[in-house]
Amino acid sequence: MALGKNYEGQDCSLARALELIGERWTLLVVRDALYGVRRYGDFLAHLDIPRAVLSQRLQALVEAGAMERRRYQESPPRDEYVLTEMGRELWAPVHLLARWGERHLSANGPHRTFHHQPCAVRLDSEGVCPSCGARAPLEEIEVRPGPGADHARQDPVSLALRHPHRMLQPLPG
Amino acid sequence: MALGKNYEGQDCSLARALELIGERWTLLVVRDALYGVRRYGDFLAHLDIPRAVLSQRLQALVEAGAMERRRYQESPPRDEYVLTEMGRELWAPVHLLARWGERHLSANGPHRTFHHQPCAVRLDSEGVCPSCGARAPLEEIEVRPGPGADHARQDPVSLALRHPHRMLQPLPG
DNA sequence: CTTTCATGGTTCATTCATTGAACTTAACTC
DNA sequence: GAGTTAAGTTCAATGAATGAACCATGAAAG
Repeated sequence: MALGKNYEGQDCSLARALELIGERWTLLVVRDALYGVRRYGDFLAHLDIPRAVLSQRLQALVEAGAMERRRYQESPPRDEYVLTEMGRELWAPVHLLARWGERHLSANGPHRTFHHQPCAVRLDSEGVCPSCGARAPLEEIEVRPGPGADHARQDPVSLALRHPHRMLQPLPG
Repeated sequence: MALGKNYEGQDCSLARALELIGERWTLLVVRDALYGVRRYGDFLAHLDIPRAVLSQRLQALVEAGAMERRRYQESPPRDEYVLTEMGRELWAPVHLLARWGERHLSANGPHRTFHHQPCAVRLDSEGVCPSCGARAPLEEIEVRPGPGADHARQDPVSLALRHPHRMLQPLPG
Protein backbone atom coordinates (compact mmCIF):
# COMPACT_ATOMS: atom_id res chain seq x y z
CA MET A 1 0.00 0.00 0.00
CA ALA A 2 1.49 3.29 0.63
CA LEU A 3 2.71 6.24 2.49
CA GLY A 4 1.33 8.84 4.81
CA LYS A 5 -1.84 9.18 2.91
CA ASN A 6 -2.94 5.65 3.46
CA TYR A 7 -5.67 4.28 5.59
CA GLU A 8 -5.07 7.20 7.87
CA GLY A 9 -8.73 7.70 8.53
CA GLN A 10 -9.07 4.11 9.65
CA ASP A 11 -9.51 3.75 13.34
CA CYS A 12 -8.03 0.31 13.51
CA SER A 13 -4.84 -1.53 14.39
CA LEU A 14 -5.28 -3.68 11.32
CA ALA A 15 -4.99 -0.59 9.15
CA ARG A 16 -1.77 0.39 10.94
CA ALA A 17 -0.37 -3.08 10.33
CA LEU A 18 -1.38 -3.03 6.68
CA GLU A 19 0.34 0.26 6.06
CA LEU A 20 3.54 -1.68 6.55
CA ILE A 21 2.98 -5.30 5.68
CA GLY A 22 0.06 -4.77 3.33
CA GLU A 23 2.35 -3.23 0.75
CA ARG A 24 2.95 -5.34 -2.22
CA TRP A 25 5.76 -7.89 -1.79
CA THR A 26 6.38 -7.04 1.84
CA LEU A 27 4.85 -10.16 3.33
CA LEU A 28 6.73 -12.34 0.86
CA VAL A 29 9.96 -10.71 1.95
CA VAL A 30 9.04 -11.49 5.54
CA ARG A 31 8.22 -15.08 4.61
CA ASP A 32 11.63 -15.49 3.01
CA ALA A 33 13.29 -13.94 6.02
CA LEU A 34 11.47 -16.42 8.24
CA TYR A 35 12.90 -19.21 6.11
CA GLY A 36 16.33 -17.76 6.74
CA VAL A 37 17.02 -15.63 3.68
CA ARG A 38 19.18 -12.68 4.68
CA ARG A 39 20.91 -11.23 1.68
CA TYR A 40 19.70 -8.73 -0.86
CA GLY A 41 20.71 -10.85 -3.80
CA ASP A 42 18.96 -13.93 -2.45
CA PHE A 43 15.68 -12.13 -1.86
CA LEU A 44 16.03 -10.74 -5.33
CA ALA A 45 16.58 -14.05 -7.07
CA HIS A 46 14.01 -15.97 -5.06
CA LEU A 47 11.20 -13.42 -5.31
CA ASP A 48 11.70 -12.08 -8.84
CA ILE A 49 11.07 -8.65 -7.43
CA PRO A 50 12.25 -5.41 -9.03
CA ARG A 51 15.40 -4.19 -7.32
CA ALA A 52 13.97 -0.76 -6.52
CA VAL A 53 10.96 -2.31 -4.81
CA LEU A 54 13.09 -4.70 -2.78
CA SER A 55 15.26 -1.83 -1.56
CA GLN A 56 12.24 0.21 -0.57
CA ARG A 57 10.58 -2.68 1.25
CA LEU A 58 13.65 -3.74 3.19
CA GLN A 59 14.15 -0.15 4.25
CA ALA A 60 10.53 0.18 5.35
CA LEU A 61 10.79 -3.00 7.40
CA VAL A 62 13.99 -1.77 9.02
CA GLU A 63 12.48 1.63 9.79
CA ALA A 64 9.42 0.05 11.34
CA GLY A 65 11.62 -2.16 13.51
CA ALA A 66 10.62 -5.48 12.01
CA MET A 67 14.07 -6.11 10.51
CA GLU A 68 17.58 -5.16 11.37
CA ARG A 69 20.32 -4.42 8.91
CA ARG A 70 23.68 -5.52 10.12
CA ARG A 71 27.17 -5.90 8.83
CA TYR A 72 28.32 -9.46 8.64
CA GLN A 73 31.73 -8.86 7.10
CA GLU A 74 33.99 -5.87 6.80
CA SER A 75 35.96 -6.57 3.69
CA PRO A 76 34.28 -6.14 1.43
CA PRO A 77 31.60 -4.56 3.61
CA ARG A 78 28.41 -6.60 3.38
CA ASP A 79 25.15 -6.20 5.22
CA GLU A 80 22.41 -8.67 5.85
CA TYR A 81 18.81 -8.20 6.81
CA VAL A 82 17.47 -10.22 9.72
CA LEU A 83 14.11 -10.20 11.44
CA THR A 84 13.82 -8.68 14.88
CA GLU A 85 11.54 -10.18 17.51
CA MET A 86 8.79 -7.93 16.16
CA GLY A 87 9.33 -9.37 12.70
CA ARG A 88 9.50 -12.95 13.92
CA GLU A 89 6.11 -12.47 15.55
CA LEU A 90 4.66 -12.28 12.07
CA TRP A 91 5.18 -16.01 11.77
CA ALA A 92 1.79 -16.82 13.32
CA PRO A 93 -0.33 -14.67 10.96
CA VAL A 94 1.82 -15.58 7.96
CA HIS A 95 1.42 -19.28 8.63
CA LEU A 96 -2.30 -18.94 9.17
CA LEU A 97 -2.71 -17.03 5.91
CA ALA A 98 -0.64 -19.57 4.02
CA ARG A 99 -2.74 -22.43 5.35
CA TRP A 100 -5.89 -20.55 4.41
CA GLY A 101 -4.55 -20.12 0.89
CA GLU A 102 -3.62 -23.76 0.79
CA ARG A 103 -7.13 -24.87 1.78
CA HIS A 104 -9.01 -22.56 -0.53
CA LEU A 105 -6.81 -21.45 -3.38
CA SER A 106 -4.16 -24.07 -4.07
CA ALA A 107 -4.56 -26.86 -6.52
CA ASN A 108 -2.10 -29.66 -5.85
CA GLY A 109 -1.70 -29.87 -2.12
CA PRO A 110 0.77 -27.92 -0.02
CA HIS A 111 3.96 -26.61 -1.58
CA ARG A 112 5.71 -26.81 1.74
CA THR A 113 4.86 -28.29 5.09
CA PHE A 114 5.94 -27.23 8.56
CA HIS A 115 6.96 -29.68 11.23
CA HIS A 116 7.83 -29.60 14.88
CA GLN A 117 11.29 -30.99 14.48
CA PRO A 118 11.73 -32.52 17.97
CA CYS A 119 8.43 -34.37 17.63
CA ALA A 120 8.76 -34.97 13.87
CA VAL A 121 5.08 -34.11 13.43
CA ARG A 122 3.37 -31.69 11.08
CA LEU A 123 2.01 -28.52 12.69
CA ASP A 124 -1.66 -27.69 12.54
CA SER A 125 -2.93 -24.42 11.01
CA GLU A 126 -2.43 -22.54 14.22
CA GLY A 127 1.18 -23.61 14.49
CA VAL A 128 0.51 -26.01 17.35
CA CYS A 129 2.27 -29.37 17.45
CA PRO A 130 -0.38 -32.11 17.65
CA SER A 131 2.13 -34.34 19.42
CA CYS A 132 3.39 -32.20 22.29
CA GLY A 133 0.46 -29.79 22.25
CA ALA A 134 2.66 -26.70 22.37
CA ARG A 135 2.86 -23.80 19.98
CA ALA A 136 6.15 -24.63 18.29
CA PRO A 137 8.84 -21.97 18.67
CA LEU A 138 10.19 -20.87 15.30
CA GLU A 139 13.63 -22.31 16.01
CA GLU A 140 12.15 -25.78 16.35
CA ILE A 141 10.20 -25.67 13.12
CA GLU A 142 11.39 -27.41 10.01
CA VAL A 143 10.15 -26.57 6.50
CA ARG A 144 9.87 -29.46 4.10
CA PRO A 145 8.91 -29.58 0.44
CA GLY A 146 5.31 -30.76 0.10
CA PRO A 147 3.47 -32.78 -2.55
CA GLY A 148 2.49 -29.66 -4.49
CA ALA A 149 6.06 -28.40 -4.70
CA ASP A 150 7.14 -26.98 -8.00
CA HIS A 151 10.60 -27.80 -9.24
CA ALA A 152 10.92 -25.11 -11.86
CA ARG A 153 12.84 -22.49 -9.92
CA GLN A 154 16.59 -22.74 -9.96
CA ASP A 155 17.67 -19.93 -7.69
CA PRO A 156 19.83 -20.82 -4.68
CA VAL A 157 17.05 -20.37 -2.14
CA SER A 158 14.62 -22.59 -4.03
CA LEU A 159 17.31 -25.23 -4.44
CA ALA A 160 18.12 -25.20 -0.74
CA LEU A 161 14.43 -25.53 0.13
CA ARG A 162 14.21 -28.82 -1.78
CA HIS A 163 15.59 -30.30 1.40
CA PRO A 164 14.22 -30.00 4.93
CA HIS A 165 15.42 -26.82 6.56
CA ARG A 166 15.21 -25.25 10.00
CA MET A 167 13.40 -21.91 10.06
CA LEU A 168 15.62 -18.85 10.53
CA GLN A 169 18.77 -20.84 9.75
CA PRO A 170 20.74 -18.85 7.18
CA LEU A 171 19.66 -19.70 3.68
CA PRO A 172 21.04 -20.72 1.28
CA GLY A 173 23.30 -22.85 3.43
CA MET B 1 -1.65 -6.48 -5.65
CA ALA B 2 -2.81 -7.57 -8.94
CA LEU B 3 -3.98 -9.85 -11.65
CA GLY B 4 -2.67 -12.79 -13.55
CA LYS B 5 0.79 -11.46 -13.66
CA ASN B 6 1.27 -11.44 -9.96
CA TYR B 7 3.39 -13.60 -7.80
CA GLU B 8 2.82 -16.32 -10.33
CA GLY B 9 6.35 -17.58 -10.05
CA GLN B 10 6.00 -17.99 -6.32
CA ASP B 11 5.75 -21.57 -5.25
CA CYS B 12 3.80 -20.83 -2.13
CA SER B 13 0.28 -20.85 -0.73
CA LEU B 14 0.93 -17.50 0.88
CA ALA B 15 1.47 -15.99 -2.56
CA ARG B 16 -1.83 -17.48 -3.74
CA ALA B 17 -3.60 -15.98 -0.73
CA LEU B 18 -1.97 -12.60 -1.25
CA GLU B 19 -3.08 -12.43 -4.84
CA LEU B 20 -6.57 -12.07 -3.43
CA ILE B 21 -6.38 -10.56 0.02
CA GLY B 22 -3.06 -8.80 -0.42
CA GLU B 23 -4.62 -6.30 -2.76
CA ARG B 24 -4.99 -2.90 -1.34
CA TRP B 25 -8.18 -2.39 0.71
CA THR B 26 -9.30 -6.01 0.44
CA LEU B 27 -8.49 -7.03 3.99
CA LEU B 28 -10.21 -3.92 5.33
CA VAL B 29 -13.31 -4.85 3.39
CA VAL B 30 -13.13 -8.30 4.96
CA ARG B 31 -12.68 -6.79 8.41
CA ASP B 32 -15.79 -4.67 7.92
CA ALA B 33 -17.71 -7.68 6.69
CA LEU B 34 -16.65 -9.58 9.81
CA TYR B 35 -18.08 -6.75 11.88
CA GLY B 36 -21.34 -7.15 10.01
CA VAL B 37 -21.18 -4.54 7.26
CA ARG B 38 -23.07 -5.79 4.22
CA ARG B 39 -24.04 -2.94 1.99
CA TYR B 40 -22.09 -1.15 -0.68
CA GLY B 41 -22.89 2.26 0.68
CA ASP B 42 -21.83 1.33 4.19
CA PHE B 43 -18.47 -0.07 3.11
CA LEU B 44 -18.02 3.07 1.07
CA ALA B 45 -18.73 5.49 3.88
CA HIS B 46 -16.84 3.58 6.53
CA LEU B 47 -13.71 2.91 4.50
CA ASP B 48 -13.41 6.11 2.48
CA ILE B 49 -12.53 3.96 -0.48
CA PRO B 50 -12.98 5.01 -4.11
CA ARG B 51 -16.16 3.53 -5.52
CA ALA B 52 -14.42 1.87 -8.45
CA VAL B 53 -11.98 0.12 -6.12
CA LEU B 54 -14.73 -1.07 -3.81
CA SER B 55 -16.67 -2.54 -6.74
CA GLN B 56 -13.60 -4.33 -8.01
CA ARG B 57 -12.69 -5.73 -4.59
CA LEU B 58 -16.16 -6.98 -3.76
CA GLN B 59 -16.32 -8.65 -7.13
CA ALA B 60 -12.94 -10.30 -6.63
CA LEU B 61 -13.97 -11.61 -3.22
CA VAL B 62 -17.20 -12.98 -4.67
CA GLU B 63 -15.37 -14.62 -7.57
CA ALA B 64 -12.89 -16.24 -5.24
CA GLY B 65 -15.70 -17.58 -3.09
CA ALA B 66 -14.93 -15.57 0.03
CA MET B 67 -18.12 -13.54 -0.22
CA GLU B 68 -21.56 -14.08 -1.60
CA ARG B 69 -23.74 -11.46 -3.21
CA ARG B 70 -27.38 -11.94 -2.50
CA ARG B 71 -30.63 -10.14 -2.97
CA TYR B 72 -32.23 -9.08 0.25
CA GLN B 73 -35.22 -7.27 -1.19
CA GLU B 74 -36.93 -7.28 -4.56
CA SER B 75 -38.43 -3.86 -4.78
CA PRO B 76 -36.36 -1.98 -5.27
CA PRO B 77 -33.87 -4.78 -5.98
CA ARG B 78 -31.05 -4.56 -3.49
CA ASP B 79 -28.10 -6.85 -2.97
CA GLU B 80 -25.87 -7.33 0.01
CA TYR B 81 -22.42 -8.85 0.33
CA VAL B 82 -21.90 -11.44 3.03
CA LEU B 83 -18.91 -13.57 3.91
CA THR B 84 -18.98 -17.25 3.09
CA GLU B 85 -17.41 -19.82 5.40
CA MET B 86 -14.20 -19.35 3.44
CA GLY B 87 -14.32 -15.63 4.13
CA ARG B 88 -15.20 -16.06 7.78
CA GLU B 89 -12.11 -18.21 8.20
CA LEU B 90 -10.08 -15.07 7.64
CA TRP B 91 -11.06 -13.97 11.11
CA ALA B 92 -8.13 -15.75 12.74
CA PRO B 93 -5.36 -14.21 10.61
CA VAL B 94 -7.07 -10.81 10.58
CA HIS B 95 -7.31 -10.77 14.35
CA LEU B 96 -3.72 -11.88 14.75
CA LEU B 97 -2.50 -9.17 12.38
CA ALA B 98 -4.55 -6.54 14.15
CA ARG B 99 -3.13 -7.53 17.51
CA TRP B 100 0.36 -7.45 16.08
CA GLY B 101 -0.29 -3.93 14.78
CA GLU B 102 -1.69 -2.96 18.13
CA ARG B 103 1.40 -4.18 19.99
CA HIS B 104 3.96 -2.68 17.66
CA LEU B 105 2.45 0.16 15.68
CA SER B 106 -0.38 1.74 17.63
CA ALA B 107 0.06 4.61 19.99
CA ASN B 108 -2.86 4.90 22.39
CA GLY B 109 -3.93 1.38 23.23
CA PRO B 110 -6.40 -0.72 21.27
CA HIS B 111 -9.06 0.98 19.18
CA ARG B 112 -11.36 -1.94 19.67
CA THR B 113 -11.30 -5.01 21.84
CA PHE B 114 -12.81 -8.43 21.27
CA HIS B 115 -14.58 -10.37 23.94
CA HIS B 116 -16.05 -13.81 24.38
CA GLN B 117 -19.56 -12.65 25.06
CA PRO B 118 -20.79 -15.65 27.10
CA CYS B 119 -17.77 -15.41 29.39
CA ALA B 120 -17.55 -11.59 29.23
CA VAL B 121 -13.77 -11.86 28.94
CA ARG B 122 -11.36 -10.32 26.48
CA LEU B 123 -9.88 -12.71 23.93
CA ASP B 124 -6.14 -13.26 23.72
CA SER B 125 -4.19 -12.63 20.50
CA GLU B 126 -4.96 -16.04 19.19
CA GLY B 127 -8.67 -15.61 19.65
CA VAL B 128 -8.85 -17.97 22.60
CA CYS B 129 -11.04 -17.12 25.57
CA PRO B 130 -8.89 -17.14 28.72
CA SER B 131 -11.93 -18.03 30.77
CA CYS B 132 -13.35 -21.07 29.00
CA GLY B 133 -10.15 -21.95 27.15
CA ALA B 134 -11.88 -22.40 23.82
CA ARG B 135 -11.26 -20.63 20.54
CA ALA B 136 -14.30 -18.38 20.47
CA PRO B 137 -16.62 -18.91 17.49
CA LEU B 138 -17.21 -15.68 15.59
CA GLU B 139 -20.89 -15.58 16.53
CA GLU B 140 -20.00 -15.42 20.20
CA ILE B 141 -17.52 -12.57 19.86
CA GLU B 142 -18.40 -9.04 20.78
CA VAL B 143 -16.47 -5.99 19.55
CA ARG B 144 -16.19 -3.10 21.95
CA PRO B 145 -14.67 0.33 21.57
CA GLY B 146 -11.25 0.40 23.27
CA PRO B 147 -9.30 3.11 25.06
CA GLY B 148 -7.55 4.21 21.85
CA ALA B 149 -10.82 4.68 20.00
CA ASP B 150 -11.13 7.74 17.85
CA HIS B 151 -14.42 9.59 17.84
CA ALA B 152 -13.91 11.61 14.70
CA ARG B 153 -15.77 9.45 12.20
CA GLN B 154 -19.46 10.08 11.80
CA ASP B 155 -20.50 7.45 9.28
CA PRO B 156 -23.26 5.03 10.32
CA VAL B 157 -20.91 2.08 10.80
CA SER B 158 -18.53 4.03 13.05
CA LEU B 159 -21.43 5.33 15.07
CA ALA B 160 -22.84 1.85 15.55
CA LEU B 161 -19.43 0.57 16.66
CA ARG B 162 -19.34 3.06 19.53
CA HIS B 163 -21.43 0.47 21.31
CA PRO B 164 -20.66 -3.20 21.89
CA HIS B 165 -21.66 -5.26 18.89
CA ARG B 166 -21.84 -8.94 18.03
CA MET B 167 -19.60 -9.95 15.11
CA LEU B 168 -21.43 -10.72 11.85
CA GLN B 169 -24.65 -9.12 13.11
CA PRO B 170 -25.87 -6.77 10.38
CA LEU B 171 -24.33 -3.34 10.75
CA PRO B 172 -25.43 -0.62 11.06
CA GLY B 173 -28.31 -2.05 13.12
C1' DC C 1 -47.04 11.79 -14.61
C1' DT C 2 -43.17 14.59 -13.74
C1' DT C 3 -39.66 15.70 -10.40
C1' DT C 4 -36.80 14.33 -6.81
C1' DC C 5 -34.33 11.10 -3.90
C1' DA C 6 -31.76 6.89 -2.61
C1' DT C 7 -28.88 3.24 -3.87
C1' DG C 8 -25.41 1.12 -6.40
C1' DG C 9 -22.90 1.40 -9.60
C1' DT C 10 -19.60 2.97 -14.27
C1' DT C 11 -16.53 6.26 -16.74
C1' DC C 12 -12.71 9.00 -17.21
C1' DA C 13 -8.74 12.17 -16.60
C1' DT C 14 -5.03 12.75 -13.23
C1' DT C 15 -1.81 11.08 -9.99
C1' DC C 16 1.01 7.71 -8.10
C1' DA C 17 3.36 3.14 -7.72
C1' DT C 18 5.42 -0.75 -9.99
C1' DT C 19 8.35 -2.63 -13.58
C1' DG C 20 12.49 -3.85 -15.77
C1' DA C 21 16.48 -2.40 -18.00
C1' DA C 22 20.49 0.22 -17.64
C1' DC C 23 23.72 2.47 -14.97
C1' DT C 24 26.70 3.29 -10.46
C1' DT C 25 29.62 2.30 -6.66
C1' DA C 26 32.83 -0.12 -4.05
C1' DA C 27 35.92 -3.51 -3.05
C1' DC C 28 38.12 -7.66 -4.17
C1' DT C 29 40.66 -11.04 -7.69
C1' DC C 30 43.46 -12.22 -11.39
C1' DG D 1 44.26 -2.39 -14.79
C1' DA D 2 40.49 -5.54 -16.54
C1' DG D 3 37.03 -8.25 -14.89
C1' DT D 4 33.76 -9.82 -11.23
C1' DT D 5 30.51 -9.77 -7.48
C1' DA D 6 27.25 -7.52 -4.44
C1' DA D 7 24.20 -4.00 -3.54
C1' DG D 8 22.18 -0.50 -4.85
C1' DT D 9 20.10 3.99 -7.74
C1' DT D 10 18.02 6.07 -11.89
C1' DC D 11 14.76 6.46 -15.34
C1' DA D 12 11.18 5.85 -18.99
C1' DA D 13 7.07 3.11 -19.72
C1' DT D 14 3.22 0.79 -17.87
C1' DG D 15 -0.50 -0.08 -14.92
C1' DA D 16 -3.35 0.73 -10.84
C1' DA D 17 -5.55 3.99 -7.47
C1' DT D 18 -7.96 8.22 -6.84
C1' DG D 19 -11.85 11.29 -6.91
C1' DA D 20 -15.13 13.72 -9.35
C1' DA D 21 -18.72 13.35 -12.45
C1' DC D 22 -22.04 10.82 -14.60
C1' DC D 23 -25.72 7.00 -15.25
C1' DA D 24 -29.55 3.58 -14.15
C1' DT D 25 -33.21 1.92 -11.50
C1' DG D 26 -37.04 2.11 -8.81
C1' DA D 27 -39.89 4.55 -5.25
C1' DA D 28 -41.98 8.35 -3.27
C1' DA D 29 -43.66 13.13 -3.37
C1' DG D 30 -46.07 16.70 -5.44
